[in-house]
Amino acid sequence: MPKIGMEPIRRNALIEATIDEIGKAGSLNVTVAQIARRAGMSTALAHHYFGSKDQMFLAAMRHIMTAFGARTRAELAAARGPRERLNAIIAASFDEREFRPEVVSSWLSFYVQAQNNPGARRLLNVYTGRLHSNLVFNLRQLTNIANAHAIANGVAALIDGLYIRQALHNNRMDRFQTMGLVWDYLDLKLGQAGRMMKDPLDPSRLATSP
Amino acid sequence: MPKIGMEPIRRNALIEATIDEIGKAGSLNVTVAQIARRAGMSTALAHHYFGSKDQMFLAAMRHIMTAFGARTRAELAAARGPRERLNAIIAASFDEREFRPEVVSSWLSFYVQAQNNPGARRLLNVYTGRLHSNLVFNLRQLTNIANAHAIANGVAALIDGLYIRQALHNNRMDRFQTMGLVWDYLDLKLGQAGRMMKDPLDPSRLATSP
Amino acid sequence: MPKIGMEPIRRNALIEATIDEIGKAGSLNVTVAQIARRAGMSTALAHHYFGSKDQMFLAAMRHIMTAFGARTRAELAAARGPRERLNAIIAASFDEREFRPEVVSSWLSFYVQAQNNPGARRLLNVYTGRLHSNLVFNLRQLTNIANAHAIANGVAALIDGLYIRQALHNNRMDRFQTMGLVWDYLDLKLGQAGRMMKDPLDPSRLATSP
Amino acid sequence: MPKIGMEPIRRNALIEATIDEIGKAGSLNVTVAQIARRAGMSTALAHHYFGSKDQMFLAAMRHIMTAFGARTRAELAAARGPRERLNAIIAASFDEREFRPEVVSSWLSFYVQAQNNPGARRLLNVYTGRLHSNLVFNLRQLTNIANAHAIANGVAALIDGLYIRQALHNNRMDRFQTMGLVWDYLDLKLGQAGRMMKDPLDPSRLATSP
DNA sequence: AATGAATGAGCCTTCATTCAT
DNA sequence: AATGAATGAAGGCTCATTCAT
Repeated sequence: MPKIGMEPIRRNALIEATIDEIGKAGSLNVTVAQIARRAGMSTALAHHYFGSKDQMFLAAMRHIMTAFGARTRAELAAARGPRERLNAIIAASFDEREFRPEVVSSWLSFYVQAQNNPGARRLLNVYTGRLHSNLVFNLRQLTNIANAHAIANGVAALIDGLYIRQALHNNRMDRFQTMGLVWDYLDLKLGQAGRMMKDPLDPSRLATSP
Repeated sequence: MPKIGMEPIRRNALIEATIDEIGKAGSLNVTVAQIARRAGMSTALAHHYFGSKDQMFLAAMRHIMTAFGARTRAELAAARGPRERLNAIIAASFDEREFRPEVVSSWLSFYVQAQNNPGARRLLNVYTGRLHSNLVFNLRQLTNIANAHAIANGVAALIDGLYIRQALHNNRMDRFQTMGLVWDYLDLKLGQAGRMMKDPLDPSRLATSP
Repeated sequence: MPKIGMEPIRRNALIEATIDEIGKAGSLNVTVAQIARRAGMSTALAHHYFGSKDQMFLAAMRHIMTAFGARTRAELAAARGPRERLNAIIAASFDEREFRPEVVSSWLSFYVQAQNNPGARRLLNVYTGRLHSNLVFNLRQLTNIANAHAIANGVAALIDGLYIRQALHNNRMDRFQTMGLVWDYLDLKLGQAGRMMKDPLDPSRLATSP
Repeated sequence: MPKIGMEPIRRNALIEATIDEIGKAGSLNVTVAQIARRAGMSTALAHHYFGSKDQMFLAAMRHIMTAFGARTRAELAAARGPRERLNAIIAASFDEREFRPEVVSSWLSFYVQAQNNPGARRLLNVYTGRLHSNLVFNLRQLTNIANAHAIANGVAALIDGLYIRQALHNNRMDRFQTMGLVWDYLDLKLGQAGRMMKDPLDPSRLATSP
């Protein structure tokens, strides 16, 4: 039943299917046939809409990145002050809608692929860059520039590490414990930085932190 | 040039070649032919010595794990006291002989494969378990049991995160900065733990920490 | 030249080609490439339609068995009385459309493969069982049950022996002499059985036997 | 431990191993490595002694044929009169030392291979020819020449059929029932022939027949 | 006499991609 | 818009055979 205006629907179905299949397989070793079947169409149609398997992968990666960006903006909108905004940025990484084994596993696969695939690399760099500048921008208001970069590096590494451990089911922590670990790292680093800046943390903020 | 006693030589050459090729490719998408060629032999011989591609991968993974274990023991032998031993354990992860892009990338690939491959999973669990118990054993002498586990989790996640960033060349830090980041995390957590235990850190020990 | 409804055509072509190639080779040592080439398509398409070489072999065997079953039914439909039906069953085995060197040779290969291949074994057992019960059912009306089974065994062995000799071109007899040999065996056994039962054979029936 | 005069021992071990492996596999799909391993030596040595896999197969086939010829002569030596000699010839085919599943299966494989392999064909023709002339020679003393050939054909087909059924475990009869079936066929054919020659069978002989 | 070492050739199977309809 | 049909290219694995020792 050929219909008009199917393109966005088909493309979306394929992207979801791609993420699901990659997540299930735990690697990019999935066939176009698998993806197309899960999306309820023929491989020929999948190629019609994306041109190649690689493009499908990139679209799926872009989809994940875009969703992450949107979540970050949403979380940030509700946050007040730099410390809350930092927590919001972290929370966006562990949002319950995306911090599911299959999405995380899929994300990890793309992450790894970015080592050698220029397209994937470019997308990943956008994400990495945004995360870093978002963190630094807010950290900058709480500590000096050198510290801000150092802390941002630590936070980013921690997030990646927690992601990979989640993908491997090696993570015995739930979503809140996971986020808490990162927030706690921030608290400590900022506390240290604070002391180094002779600018003790506001106790009231500490009281509300996880 | 048929000689006797070639088996260990060939096996070793294949393992090195496997790690190199996987590292170069950034994934397990390498052919037996590539590996065999780099190791200077035919694919048939590679199969003769390892039986299957999978076994070759597992042997390479085991090789990396074994080397890591040996380094850990060596570092630990020179360490005095729990704090130094913790630093030693961390240092073993970032030893200059192994913390090279290709080895790290290869490690990451195995790490990812462990998601679904039982053999890889088993090997990884041994590594993960050892790292955790090594950390906890020494942390236990500096803080309570709950903290020890929590800190070990954080350290492990941090190491993983730094590894993945190293593999992606996203890590602008050198080996010492990388290690320093983890040591610093330990210092902070133990300092916090110390305060929480009303057991302030010994200033003399702090003086020797990196 | 992609058309729709090709599946039955392709499958049939592959089955015929399989039988031809096996018959020509005299064993199952034929490659998928040979079969596919003879059937006028790529090996990939052959796999697309049958999944594996083994399935192709089984389909070919099933094809031969089915054809034999159909011939048996056709011959039986025209037969009157148990003695004629016995002859009909035997005639079905030596039908000129199938008692050709290549089909016989192919049949023999499957027969032999049934020794260790469960799928082939199952198919063969169906054939063997049907032949035996068909024979016994009609023999039962001419002699006692023990004799019926014994005679059926002899007839079946004789058919198999004549088949193998046909496959090896060791059989200097034509189709009618071959059938005659089995019919003659039946006559003798039933004559003997008749005498043993004090029930001499009806001379009129003998007159119509070949 | 290289020894002199090993050649016949090695060759024999390889021949036995070949028969065993083929019998176990139910086809000629056995590797030189399997055979060599079972014979307790390297594949290189197997090639050294036989030159090629094909030659090993032919040697094994020749071995079976030779053993059969020897048994026939032995059985014949003890037989008195044409009828006993015919029974002796048949008995040689079902000798307990050789009528075992693996030998029979191996025999069948060679039999089948003779379809297209000239060497195997030549060997088989020798066997077939000897059996036929042995049978005809003795039958000739009990019936006319045409009958003699016809009966020899029937007996040979029956033996082949019983062999193949033995190889497939489709034969529910033991060795004596199997032989009895062929002897019985002979009795019937000779009885018929006798009647046709107005030369009734000697009742005393019948009394001793199985 | 004996073997470990080594490989070329080949086979089954998979899969991304294209095309006619 | 959609798909069944079709294939070239490649990859993992096996194996008979050779060779230096």
